[in-house]
Amino acid sequence: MNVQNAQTWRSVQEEVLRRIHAREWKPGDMIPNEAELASEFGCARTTVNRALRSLAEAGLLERRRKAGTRVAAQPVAKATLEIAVIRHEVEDRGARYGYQLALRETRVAPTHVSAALGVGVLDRLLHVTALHLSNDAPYALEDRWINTVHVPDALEQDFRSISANEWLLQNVPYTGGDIAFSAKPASAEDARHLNCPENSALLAVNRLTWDHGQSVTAVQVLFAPGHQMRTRI
Amino acid sequence: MNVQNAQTWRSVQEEVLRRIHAREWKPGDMIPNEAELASEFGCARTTVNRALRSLAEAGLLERRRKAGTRVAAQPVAKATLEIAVIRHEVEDRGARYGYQLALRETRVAPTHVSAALGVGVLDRLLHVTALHLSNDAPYALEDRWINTVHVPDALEQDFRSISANEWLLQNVPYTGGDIAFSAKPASAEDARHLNCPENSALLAVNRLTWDHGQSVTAVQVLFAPGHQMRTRI
DNA sequence: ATCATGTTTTTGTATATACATAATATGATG
DNA sequence: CATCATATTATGTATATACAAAAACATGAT
Repeated sequence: MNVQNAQTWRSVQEEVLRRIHAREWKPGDMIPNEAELASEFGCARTTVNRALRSLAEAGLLERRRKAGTRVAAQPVAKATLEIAVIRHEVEDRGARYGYQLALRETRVAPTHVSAALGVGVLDRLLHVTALHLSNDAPYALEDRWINTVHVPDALEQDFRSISANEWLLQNVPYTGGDIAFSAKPASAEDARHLNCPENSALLAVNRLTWDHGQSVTAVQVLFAPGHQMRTRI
Repeated sequence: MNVQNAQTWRSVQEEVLRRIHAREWKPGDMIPNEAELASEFGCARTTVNRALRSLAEAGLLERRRKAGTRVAAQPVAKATLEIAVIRHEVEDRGARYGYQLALRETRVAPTHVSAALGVGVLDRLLHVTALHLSNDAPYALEDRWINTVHVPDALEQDFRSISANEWLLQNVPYTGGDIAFSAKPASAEDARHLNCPENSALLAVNRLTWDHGQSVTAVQVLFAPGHQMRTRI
């Protein structure tokens, strides 16, 4: 019973992490159960539980009732990308934010859009495209469809001074969403807006959000060439 | 004291979520403190704490000691991408995985690589490129540099049957890393390996990992055109 | 051998209690 | 009025205890 002076869940977590990093506990290995660790560390089992649960959420441990806890064999790196309002993204980088509405129309959507939003093919949706600028240079091009059946208030917004991106986040709740990251060649129009050569490789983020089963909006954000989304693990 | 029968932290969380989604508590609003909610729900404060803490971690609530808890004004969507071993990624999609080593050499790295890895410009590093296949079609192209000063064991691996991706994850621990997502046009060589037209838009994931301040590896993974990384929020 | 059933083990969670800590609010003091 | 010390308050965490739930394991019947 090597009594280590570890009485906070963070210090327990640190010690466990140290053992994993030092390969005292190797990937795939079982580790002692909570009760044993608690007595080794001289703390309550609850404290050990807190530490191990947190590491399991981070993907470093795998836990199963009765089976016990093991070090993840393939520590799946979980990269958490924060998808904020574009204006804040720009301002956080210390740049001046600019915004230009490019298009606002109410029309029948392409079938792949109406299908994704789960509305009838003849339903008219609100279509908005806009350019986000950073220090007057094109930063991202937003192409959005809004389900006006579920969000009729959107029809009263002209989206000339506030982006649909920001207005929706502030005014329309959602319970879930789907995000896809991909690369896409710039169309002629994309290129014109983003001021780049046609067929440039653009980072695309497609998002579909819904609220209690009702779709809210489908949006594609195309970032200017060279843009990176970064995160730490 | 509207005693709701909420005795698990999940049911408390659900009710809090419901109020946020129903805009009973709007973005930016303060919500009652833990003690008040506990008495309203008829449960222990610890239980409320567990529920609120979890929502705060998800970015929906902002909590500060003494100041209290408020609904996040700009709920930053946190998209968690799971970066697994590429073989598993392919197999999880129900496809047959294939692997081809394209290059393995020990040489002085380009300066941007040696700088990123924090090694001398004259240090020789292990350079490995390999193609990952899904049902015999090109899936991803891996271009990796390994810091052989910190990971000398890598020199003994030929990486012909096991990818560097997988070998490193299983054998070399790391304490941190940096990930960047971007779009990149296919070079002539990328195009040849991925069997796509030159200048195709490719999704690129650049990773740099380190262990206690020592760099481990720098890798770029280029995915075949059309590839998407998806996640739910 | 196979299946159903019950037992046991380990993690998961709820509770009351106590104290720690951060941050605000308050009040004293120059 | 500004500044600094102090009180207050909400969240954060540690503890013992108790029971719940999942899952592996053992047992026994067919």
